[in-house]
Amino acid sequence: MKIATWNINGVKARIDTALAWIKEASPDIACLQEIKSVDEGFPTSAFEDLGYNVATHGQKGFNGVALLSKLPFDEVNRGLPGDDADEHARFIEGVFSVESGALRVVSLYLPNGNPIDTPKFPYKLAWMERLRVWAAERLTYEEPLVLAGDYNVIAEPRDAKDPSLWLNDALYQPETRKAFRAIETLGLTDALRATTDEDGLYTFWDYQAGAFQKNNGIRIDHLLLSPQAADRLVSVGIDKHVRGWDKPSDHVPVHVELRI
DNA sequence: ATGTCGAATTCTATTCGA
Repeated sequence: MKIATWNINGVKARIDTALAWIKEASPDIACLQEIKSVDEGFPTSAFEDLGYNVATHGQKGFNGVALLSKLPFDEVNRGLPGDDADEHARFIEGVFSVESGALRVVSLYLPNGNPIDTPKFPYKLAWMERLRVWAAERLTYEEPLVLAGDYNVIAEPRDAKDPSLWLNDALYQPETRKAFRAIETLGLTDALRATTDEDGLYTFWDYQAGAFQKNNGIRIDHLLLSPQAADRLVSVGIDKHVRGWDKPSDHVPVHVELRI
C-alpha cells in the first residue's frame, strides 16, 4: 500500500498540478496539507472522479488538511485534542480496514512557529506536546499508524543544505528539535531515515532566490510509523521532480510503500 | 535585494502567513 504526504500550498491554485501528480503516483492514500480552503470549497469531485474518497478539515484563507483514499473511511477524526481554544485546521485522522485489522493515517500540518519572539513559537511547541500526548495514546492500540505531514521541523543538520541559514528559524530551534525527538522516542520511526543515511534529501525549497535551482532545501515533510507500520515498510521515496513542474508547490510529495 | 506565492480585504493595491 502506497501512502503519500504533500503540502500543496493551496488546493484551488494547484488543482491541475495535484491531479497530474495523483494520476502519475496513484497513491492508495494521500495526505494533503495547506489546502487553504473551507470544506465546501474543496474540489472533492475532481478527486472522486479519479477513484478517491475525500475527507477534509479546512478553514478560510490558510492551513487546512485533507485525506484522499482509495479505501473507504471507517472513521474520520478532525482536530488535534488538547486545546479547545485552538481553531486552526491542522489535523485529520482516517481509519481504514485492512487484512490485519485497522490502519490509521493522519495528515498533519504542524505550526510554522515563526517569528520565534512572538506567540507563534510557544503555540508551535505546545502543539507538538499535544501531538506527543495524542501519539502516546494511539500507540497503545498496537496498530499500524502513519503520522504524515508537514512537520515544519528540521530534525538534524543533514536535513538542510545550509543549517547555518536556519539558526534563528523556528524550524531548527533546539526546543523544536527536542520536541520532535520526544515524539520519535515514543517508538515512532522516521520512514526515510529507516531506509537511508544520505544527506542532500529535501522536501521543501523556498520560492525565493532560486532555492530549488541551487538545491538549497530542507527536509521537513515526514512520515512517522508505529512499530506495526515500520515492520511493514518496504520503501520510501521523494517525488523531487514535481518541484520542477509548472506552478509547483514549494513542497514535494513524500511516500512510503507498506506491505499491507 | 528576502529576489515568491496564495488568499483575503483594504480590491487594477496592500496585508498576512508562509
